[in-house]
Amino acid sequence: MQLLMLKGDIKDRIEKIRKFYLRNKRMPSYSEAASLFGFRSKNAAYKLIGKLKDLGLVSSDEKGKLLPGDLNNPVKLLGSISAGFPSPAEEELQDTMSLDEYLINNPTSTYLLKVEGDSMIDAGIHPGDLVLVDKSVVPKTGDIVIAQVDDEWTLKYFEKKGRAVYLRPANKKYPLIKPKQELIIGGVVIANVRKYK
Amino acid sequence: MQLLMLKGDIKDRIEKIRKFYLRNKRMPSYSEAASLFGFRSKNAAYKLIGKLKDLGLVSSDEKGKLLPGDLNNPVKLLGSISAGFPSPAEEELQDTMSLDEYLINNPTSTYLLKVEGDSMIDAGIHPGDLVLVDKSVVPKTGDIVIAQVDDEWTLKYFEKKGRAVYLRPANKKYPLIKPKQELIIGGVVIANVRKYK
DNA sequence: CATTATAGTGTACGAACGTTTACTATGTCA
DNA sequence: TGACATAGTAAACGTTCGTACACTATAATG
Repeated sequence: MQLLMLKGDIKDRIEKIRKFYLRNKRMPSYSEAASLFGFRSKNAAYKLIGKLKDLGLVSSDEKGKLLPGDLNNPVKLLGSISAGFPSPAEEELQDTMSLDEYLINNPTSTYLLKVEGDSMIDAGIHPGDLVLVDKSVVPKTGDIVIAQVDDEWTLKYFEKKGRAVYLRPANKKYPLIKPKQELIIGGVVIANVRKYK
Repeated sequence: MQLLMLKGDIKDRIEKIRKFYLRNKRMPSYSEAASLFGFRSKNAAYKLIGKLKDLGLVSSDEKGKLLPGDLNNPVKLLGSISAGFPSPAEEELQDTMSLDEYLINNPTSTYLLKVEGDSMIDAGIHPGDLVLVDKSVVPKTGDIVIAQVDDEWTLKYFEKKGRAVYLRPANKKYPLIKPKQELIIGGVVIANVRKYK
């Protein structure tokens, strides 16, 4: 009974740290954490956070400064759908991750583009979707690339047969493109993102 | 000529700050920035960063601590595809954003699920995709929900006609589901994410 | 009951913090 | 040439930092 109360307290404290991080885009110092928790003494916060460290809930760097760990990773990971959907109650021991970190390998060469047109709809890329394009990736057969065709940029499957290169739309309505001369590739699509709400 | 050199310098410095942030998950102090830039004096960093602030490239909070601004938003935004694809050269004045912030409205009630099965393939949700599910959203007709059918969780379109509720797959292979008794909805799909590489 | 843990207060310490001021080179420009 | 801006060094300020130690009050335990 008291153990549950304790856990609730801890969750509360962590939630406060999380909100501080959301507000200030950095982790609190110990004195800031103290006033966050309503303590008079920053040492109270120091000891409390020491306990959270033991539990693996927060961590700090070599300078003692608190690190935003899984705490602040925005999404909680569940298993796959058919594996059973955990109930809302059991919110402990969940893995978390950041979509940014998951999707993007090369931040400096990756761009976000809004898709217009339905030439890739059979590949599950719809108009209005956002595609992540990495300019530093060399396209291979089967990759989806953004290429310049007739002074327009479009999404196509990239296909290489010997020396010849083709661009194949993922929509039967459109023809295979055999570039006559120049073929400018803007980058390789490394991810597709669709927002519903 | 010198102006361009200067700009290159500035880009270099910002890149170093960005990498520090990536490594340490926090912004550097001024003395840390100084050694980052190769300065002996932390005041050199202070004045440099002061200039970056004037240019709107970095900012600090009321305690003087540096904030991770657009600097560290992972993705650069380009326009839509047909609007023309900016050349790699003109990398200035680009808007940036974080996918996490863009996609997730309610961090505490949003989960990530891996899709298995092809029941939503006509909606562009493929096996292996990740869907973001918000448990706090009340489903409306047309929404994609994750629902429990016959002790299994699946993705379906949610449809409400009067008092009746149906679950419609986005794949002609599967039938419309008319729940007999219980209908457990796990949440509403607010986004779909597919990673290619 | 005495004992031991727990949770928080208060104070202290050296180091690091953000910021200011003074100073030195090195160009630039009229 | 002389005046002036630029880029960096150096030292100093009051404040806050992370950390440590001593202490108190309350609750749990044998």
